[in-house]
Amino acid sequence: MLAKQKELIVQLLRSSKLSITDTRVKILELFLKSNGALEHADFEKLSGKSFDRVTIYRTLQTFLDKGIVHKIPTTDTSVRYAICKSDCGEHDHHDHHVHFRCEECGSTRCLEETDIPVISLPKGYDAHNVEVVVSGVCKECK
Amino acid sequence: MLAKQKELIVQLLRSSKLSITDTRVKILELFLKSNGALEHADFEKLSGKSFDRVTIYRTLQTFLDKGIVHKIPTTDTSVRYAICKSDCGEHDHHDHHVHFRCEECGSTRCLEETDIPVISLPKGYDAHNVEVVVSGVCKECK
DNA sequence: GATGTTTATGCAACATTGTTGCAATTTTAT
DNA sequence: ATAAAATTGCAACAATGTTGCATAAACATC
Repeated sequence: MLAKQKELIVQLLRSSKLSITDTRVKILELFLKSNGALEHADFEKLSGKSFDRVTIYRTLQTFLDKGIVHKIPTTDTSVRYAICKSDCGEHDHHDHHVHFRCEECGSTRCLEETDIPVISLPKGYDAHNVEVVVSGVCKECK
Repeated sequence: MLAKQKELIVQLLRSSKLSITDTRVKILELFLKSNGALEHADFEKLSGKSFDRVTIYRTLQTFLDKGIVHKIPTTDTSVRYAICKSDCGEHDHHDHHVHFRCEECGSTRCLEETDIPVISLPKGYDAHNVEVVVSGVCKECK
């Protein structure tokens, strides 16, 4: 791993008041390496099974709590996580961007440059958060 | 069950070329009774455990294949199904409406009257389907 | 650096959810 | 009423997620 990247990861953990551990560094490294969303099984594969399953679950939950990653909705039982690029904190997490799932390669990524549109709901509904997942074919698979 | 409703369900199954069985009728009845989305566990509870788990899985998959129900994306491991009110067939299923998840009562429902907005993606991406899930507080919980 | 305290990890055991093969039953068509 | 086709229930298995607790690692302080 590049020293530069390692420094970035350490800063990220410090700013969330988390201690620096091998598991957390490795998982963040995997997030930065992949430009898409990851699910639990990916971490077991990509990390070479060097970490316990339970540790991975707990690490992801911690990152969620701290606003370091966010979940992406899916229509199956998998839970997908993506790293938050910006504007997310421990107490105010919002995805202001669209998620895209490619039907060809199966990857899911955040389209940071594509804003969530305003949805006008029927009378009586209060919206707190809006999730948009677009599926189709990505740039690379065309 | 009302004879009228039963007749409706039988028609629905017939038009999808499915045979009329107790499980299928019961599950459709539960869909019509609830005005929100249901997940697998709900069927086990609501049906009074009268059906085998496997049968429920297979029935839901059959309904999906036939376009009778659709899935709603979630950020956890649950898989939520809602009955299609309109314009869905076996080979062209589209949700043209927004889904709403209430943070208070936990129910998920289809907002048939709220259209999915047009999302303009970055160059190179082809969109086939757009899912929108809004979370917040519903009419009943305010 | 060494030391004690706090925090994170790994293991075991368990709970939940989903899948597959096959025999028995039910539905449908004749 | 009967035969063929489809569905169901059971058993066994696979995958995924959770909890308690002892061990190990990280951190703050000296």
